[in-house]
Amino acid sequence: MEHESVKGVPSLERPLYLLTFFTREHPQWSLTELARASELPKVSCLRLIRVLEKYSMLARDGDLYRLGPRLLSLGAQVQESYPPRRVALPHLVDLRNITHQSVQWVVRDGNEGVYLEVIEAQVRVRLFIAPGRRAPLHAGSSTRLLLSFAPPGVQNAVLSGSLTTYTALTPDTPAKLQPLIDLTRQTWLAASFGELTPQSAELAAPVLDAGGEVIAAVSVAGTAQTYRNTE
Amino acid sequence: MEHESVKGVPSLERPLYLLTFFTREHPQWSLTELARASELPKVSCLRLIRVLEKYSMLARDGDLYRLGPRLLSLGAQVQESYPPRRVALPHLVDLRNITHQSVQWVVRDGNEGVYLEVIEAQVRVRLFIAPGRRAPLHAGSSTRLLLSFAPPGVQNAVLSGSLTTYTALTPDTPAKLQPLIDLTRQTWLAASFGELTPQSAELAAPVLDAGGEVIAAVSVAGTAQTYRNTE
DNA sequence: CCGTTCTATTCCTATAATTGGAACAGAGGT
DNA sequence: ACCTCTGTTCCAATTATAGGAATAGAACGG
Repeated sequence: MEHESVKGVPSLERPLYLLTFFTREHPQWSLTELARASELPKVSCLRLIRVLEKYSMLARDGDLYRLGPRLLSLGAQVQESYPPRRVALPHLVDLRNITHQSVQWVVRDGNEGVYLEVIEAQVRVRLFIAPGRRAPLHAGSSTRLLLSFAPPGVQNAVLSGSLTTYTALTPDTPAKLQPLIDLTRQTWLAASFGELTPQSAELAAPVLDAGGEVIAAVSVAGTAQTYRNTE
Repeated sequence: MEHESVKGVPSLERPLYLLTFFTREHPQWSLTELARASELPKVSCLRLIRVLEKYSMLARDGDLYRLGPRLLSLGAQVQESYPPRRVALPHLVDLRNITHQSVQWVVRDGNEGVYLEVIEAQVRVRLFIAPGRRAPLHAGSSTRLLLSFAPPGVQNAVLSGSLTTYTALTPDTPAKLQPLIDLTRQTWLAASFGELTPQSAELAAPVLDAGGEVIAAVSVAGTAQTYRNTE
């Protein structure tokens, strides 16, 4: 209820909606396929594709389309344009070097978390997370930390939404989730084990801005496997 | 002259135009600043910002805006959705391990080259190039290789355009550039030294698809400095 | 303390783009 | 040669956008 005032914005909404269909599982689409999946008229779909293609947001291989290189260029700019990056990056690397585990810098985007920076552990067996990856707020320590300090509207939306179950350890009911939120708000820390991925252990702490607002979570993550492979 | 038929597309063109102002040098803009720089009416600018913000393509800090996390997510999907990736990546890593130099996979996007994958050399002093970075087609070996096998329209556009001079060694006139293109078309290789960055040496070879079309360039790059630091 | 001057923001209508049905084209298969 | 899929073009009704003018509200200075 913040600024819902942006009425209808079809001409940007629809192109973005189309882009959401290009996933790792289904990276390429033909016109007809995409029109069927998106339930858009074939003609409208074609025109949108043309426009997106013109701006290199889609690329074409014969009759198949995939995400285009312009999106990659814009994505790279996101990391470089993020103001805290210059200050934070050296510390994240330090933290990786001290813990020998992967370190993440995660921000909240609506009802999801986004991994903005990932500093890889230098060991063979490790948790691989790519920058840009999105994760739900209810599972995993960094994301749940963000949830714990998010505005009430977001917390309610997540708690009353569908809490996807990823593993047996996922806190997939409000009754399981609420105490974890309360604990995090008291301790300013969040821990998790195997909530999103089996055997993955994570510890997260908040990053505050000058006004005391939580703007990001820093987390250290590894797998049970990792511990056996490091001294 | 392929399919210029996409008439005017203001409602996607203008948002994208705004995004181009968010660079590493100037990552944050206020409404008024951006309206001045883009020469758009302040009101129109505000509306566009609102829309972009709604879809997390811009993020807001008080009265300042910066690129939003959705762009990062989409950018990551580009790499994962690129069909040759699964096949190519192991070979790129092999190539890096054999040469001890950084290895790049570059594609052409209109009149520019885009670094799609970058495998970093494991040495201290190295050429750092981030995925998503764009480079002109006339300078550097990987990009010039793409230029050499690009459609005539692209070649003409580049040759008759302004050939930016980056170093004393940049081939910045058609007279210097054309022989290099001819040579590359004969040898299927492109080499460069210090054309974009002083002391940077690069060697590039084409990647062909099943139809014999050049779809990408693979290049190995290092600096004169690097050679002194490796065995 | 009040006026001045910046900001960001809302309201409104002429203008201009998008929409999608219907019809066309062209390849591939039977 | 037919049928059936693709992708594609055309066009008028619909609908969103554009941007000027006016408002609100903060920051600054006399």
